Amino acid sequence: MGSNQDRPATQAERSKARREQILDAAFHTFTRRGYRDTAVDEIAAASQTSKGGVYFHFPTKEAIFRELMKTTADRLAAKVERAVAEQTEPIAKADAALRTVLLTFAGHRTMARLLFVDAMGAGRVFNAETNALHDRFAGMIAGYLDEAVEAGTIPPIDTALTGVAWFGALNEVVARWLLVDDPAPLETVYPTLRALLLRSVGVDEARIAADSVAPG
Amino acid sequence: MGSNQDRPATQAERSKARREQILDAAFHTFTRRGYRDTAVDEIAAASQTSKGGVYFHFPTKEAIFRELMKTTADRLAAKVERAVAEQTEPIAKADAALRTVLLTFAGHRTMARLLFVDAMGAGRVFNAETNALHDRFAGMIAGYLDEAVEAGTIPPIDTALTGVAWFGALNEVVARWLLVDDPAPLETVYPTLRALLLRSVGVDEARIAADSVAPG
DNA sequence: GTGAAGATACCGACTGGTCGGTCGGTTGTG
DNA sequence: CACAACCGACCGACCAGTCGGTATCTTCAC
Repeated sequence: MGSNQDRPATQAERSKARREQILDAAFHTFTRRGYRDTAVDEIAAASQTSKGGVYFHFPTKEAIFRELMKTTADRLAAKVERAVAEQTEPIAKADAALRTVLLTFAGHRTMARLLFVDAMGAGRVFNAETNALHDRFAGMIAGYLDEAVEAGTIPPIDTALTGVAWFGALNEVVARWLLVDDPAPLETVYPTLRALLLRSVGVDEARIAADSVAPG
Repeated sequence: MGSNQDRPATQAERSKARREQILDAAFHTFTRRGYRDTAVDEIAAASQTSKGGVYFHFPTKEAIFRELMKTTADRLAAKVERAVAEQTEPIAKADAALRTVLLTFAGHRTMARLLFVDAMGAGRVFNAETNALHDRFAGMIAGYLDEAVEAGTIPPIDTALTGVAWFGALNEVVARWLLVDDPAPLETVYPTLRALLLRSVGVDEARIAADSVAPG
């Protein structure tokens, strides 16, 4: 393979590296100060380049944010889908999804900030974006619940609304955790939240008591 | 008492009226365009006065928003407490709280906008404010649940977390309803959401099936 | 009652600062 | 030389808040 020196071999490589550098810096700045309070000059400074340099790689500030949102959401969704694929039973799938999201956020506080909190403060433009994101995850949950209903594991319910409610509950718990200075580890709330949500759709108490998802 | 003419008797009365007029205009503009996208000039125009006029009655734009948030939240909280006071049984109290919030928002979409959505977009300054608001309502719920636990109506649970989760679920459902162009009436989701939430804390199915709060 | 003095309410041009985006110019690589 | 990558001064738009000025009351001496 190519050498791993500080002189990247080709121009294209260096260009791509710079692009990544900018995205990285933007991620951190957006995450710390929010979209609107982040000036492009700050991103430029944080990525060792200039405003002109940033605008060479991206057409607008908004485009930078969009790309970050998209890749972050995609990464998370992929992770969830991978975790879900390991489960066969519908409730276990929903459980795995919940668990993955919660634990991922627990490990990447900044990712949570980007997706859940700072998306606000970006103005009406992004509401559609955020809305779609919420829909996506609420829809995923609803899908697993649908399977569970179909399989007879849980009684028939309004899975669309339930997906929204589950997502909202998760969202609020995470948001709360984000806003506290010295938060208790997010992992600790997982069992409680899990029990709460599973109970809300009529899963047997016995089943709830059985710890977590099936052992790997 | 004084005459009720369009020439308000005293100067103080007219001043107060103007103040109210400004708050009203600000409320509408904030709810339609968000805090940051609202210019003070717009508020001035919408309240039939000038920028100078606005700044005669309020020290800063932020102060206007704060006052709106506070009075709106207070009004809602009072309404909830009134509804709750009519109930004696803990679960019925929690139910009444949920119901009141949901139905109030159903009737005042703009109020919901102010409290739930547009508070974002206002920057870090208001996060503390919003956070406190969420805490307040989540805390109210937790309080009723505590009573229910104490009374033995529901099994012991982490009521603080449950309060947060309930609030989050409610929040998301309302937010969703706010962002859709042509929303189904919010009232229609109440029974479903109610059942979901009550079930989540282990209320008997029989009790859940009993319609809504005790008949007035 | 009246009219001058003072207070209160209001006006809108202006200031100071911010910030997204542009553009002519420079640098380094192939 | 050619061309991609990069620089940073600059532009134009926006906007919160200020300030000197005006208009409309309120008060009170006479």
